[in-house]
Formats: sequence, C-alpha cells, structure tokens
Amino acid sequence: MSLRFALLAILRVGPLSGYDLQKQFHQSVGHVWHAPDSQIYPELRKMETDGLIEGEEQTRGERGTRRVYHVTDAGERAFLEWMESPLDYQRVRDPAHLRAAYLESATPAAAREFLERHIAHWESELEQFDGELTHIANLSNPMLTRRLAVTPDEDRERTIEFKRFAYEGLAERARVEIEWARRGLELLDRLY
Amino acid sequence: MSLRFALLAILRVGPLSGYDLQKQFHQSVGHVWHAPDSQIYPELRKMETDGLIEGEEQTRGERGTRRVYHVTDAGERAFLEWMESPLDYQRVRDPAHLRAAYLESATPAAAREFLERHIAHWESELEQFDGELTHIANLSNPMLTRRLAVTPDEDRERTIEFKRFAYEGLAERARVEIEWARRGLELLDRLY
DNA sequence: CTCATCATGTAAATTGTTACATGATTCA
DNA sequence: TGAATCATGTAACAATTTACATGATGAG
Repeated sequence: MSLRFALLAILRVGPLSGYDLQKQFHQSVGHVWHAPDSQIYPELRKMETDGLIEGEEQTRGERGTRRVYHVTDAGERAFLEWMESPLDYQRVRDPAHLRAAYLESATPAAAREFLERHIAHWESELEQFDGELTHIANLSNPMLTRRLAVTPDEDRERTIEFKRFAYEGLAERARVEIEWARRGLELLDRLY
Repeated sequence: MSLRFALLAILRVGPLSGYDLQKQFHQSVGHVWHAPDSQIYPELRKMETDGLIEGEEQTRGERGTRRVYHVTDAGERAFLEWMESPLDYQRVRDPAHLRAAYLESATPAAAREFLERHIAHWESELEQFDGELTHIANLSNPMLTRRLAVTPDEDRERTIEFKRFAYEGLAERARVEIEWARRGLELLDRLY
C-alpha cells in the first residue's frame, strides 16, 4: 500500500513519464521502498483510475509515445492524509536473524559464509546510504534539488534535514547489522 | 519461503500438533518471522504433501481430533540444506524511513506523533527481546530447554550462544530505532 | 452450563516476484 | 548499423493479509 505513496512522493515534485519516474524511483525512494518496473507501471495505471494522478500521452519521435503523469488535487490530498495517518507496522519477517538463531545446525563454514555475506550485503547498503548523505549535504541529489526548487523558503531547511535524518537512520541500521555480524564471526572463532 | 523453515526449526525439536506448534511459534520463532494461524495450518498441509513432515491424526475426547506432526528425514535434510545455502536478501521496504524522508510534508503534530509511535513500537519490541534474552540466560525458555534436552553435550553451548546472539542483534536494532526516533524528536524541536 | 482455550481451517483480496516480451530512438 | 537506453508492459506464480467460520473439550 505504501508503493503508491512512494510514487506520489516523487511525482509531487513535478510531472514525469513512467520511465523517468521509475529511474528517479530507483535512485531515491527506491532505497527505502523497492519495487520492480513490472510493479510500477501497473500501479501508475491503477493510481490513474483511482484519480490520484493523470497521464498525458506524448509523442516521441516518429511513432514513439510516452505517458507523462502529474499528481491531481485528490492525489495531493491523499498523500498529505497518509502523512497525517498513523503508520501501520508490518510484523517482523527477518530471514537473517531467523537463521542466526539456529546457526548451531549449520556447518562452521556455512555459518561463517552466512555472516560474511551479511557484512558484505550491509556494507554495500551502507555505501549507498553514505553516498546519498553526501549528495544531500552537497545539495547534489537531483530529486532533492528539484524538490527544493518548488519549496517555499521557510520549508527548505526542513526538507533537507528530514531527508538527512531518514538516511542517517538507514546508515546507522546498516552499521549495526555489520557490527552484529562481526561479533558473530568472533563468536564462531570462540565456539569452534 | 522461510516460513516452512521457521516451522521446521520448531518441529525438529519434537512432534507437535498444529495448534501447539502455532503457540510455540508465536512465542519463539514468531519474533523473527511472523505468520498468522491462517497461514500456518495450510503451510503444514503443504509441507506434508511435499514430504517434509508427516501428520498423525489423534483422537481427543469423544469426537475431537488433532493432527500431530513430526519431521521426516527429507524434512531434516531440507532444513540442513537451507542452513547451508546462501540467504537471499529481500529488498528494503521500510514504511517508517519512507515517511521520515518526507516529514516536512506532515504537520508538526503528526510528525511528532509518528516519532512517538515509532519509539513506543520499538520499545515494546525491545521489551520482548530483552525478555527472551533473560529466558535464554536462565534457561527458562521452554523451546530452548526442550531443544537442549535432545542436543548432544558438545553442541549445547553453541545452541545457547547462537540464540543469544540472534536476540542481541534484534534488541540492538530496536535500541537503534528508538535512539533514531528520539533524535527525530529533537530535530522537530529545533525546526519548529 | 458457560467460558476459556483447544483445534483447524476457508475464501478473497492484495502484494510482490520472476520471467518474459516488444518495439522505438538516439548516438557513436 | 549496432548498441545503449528509452518506453511500457503481460503472465504466472508465490506469499501475505484480513476476515470469517465452526465446533469440541475441560475446568469451575
């Protein structure tokens, strides 16, 4: 259900074609809400039938077309309402901690590999988050600058600070996962 | 896909009826892999047709029945294979950080409430994890003691330590979420 | 005899994943 | 002219959520 709000968050900055949206998506909100193209295009169509966005068919070259979407008033309202509404927390479903709890059933080699992969996974996430934080600090994030361009002066600091806040939370989470898995490796050394 | 391995993890300790399993589940693995009863019962049936477990119909009182499941050799192998296999990380889908990134679009009151709820949510999770850690330390967790009863001596320490390790990771994650949201509240104070 | 808890689901809808499919345009 | 990238999906399946449904047993 959050997918549409993730999409609205991007579209609210300005009209975009499905393709451009999808690209912006993967570089920005996609960090907190992944969705493949095959989910984005149909969702845009559904949002259109629900009246949250409107699409305009544009020609491109001789025969090509693309559909450029913009947020309607109803879409804007829906987004703001979502921002005011209590967030529903979905229940935990954490394969890594599930496996960690039963690591005595794995061979030491598999246990070690699991932890090393965990570290690698979160290091790569951390790299992305830190990259985003740099872009935010430099105002070199394209979505953020586009957003700031349409933001009243008194909201600019807030816009930047909340984005930084969100990514700092993600980066810290990544660091904690890495430290945890490192402790796991030490534990392995002790136990075998 | 991890659900069946979460269920296997419990059943491997010893035979259980669907109902007992479901109860044990919510008190143990359920902390890392939530599933409602309406998913557990059908999944058990599917696991049975896949040959991972076998169920025996037992009478209960006059007319009542219950189905007691145990893990087959194939189920045991499947679990161990899963433990050896690389874990596939599903992509992030994090509504809280998604919302945090756009908090400038919420009213200050809603932003504050969002963060306070976030703290409350993770404090309650933390309480559960800390409770589990106490049970692990005291060996007063029923699933763990049942498991230890069927565990060879040389594996007992590992069994305990990995369980502790898993729950410490969860607890730390909860603490990080709480600290993050607290910083968010301070940020709100600064910005408005 | 009534209430908690034992016991087991079905049905419908939504969401998400994976794999495949197709054609246009632009730039080197 | 061939590769990159623009552009938009469909189809099939798997997983998850939500809501509903039903009856038995045991303890007080």
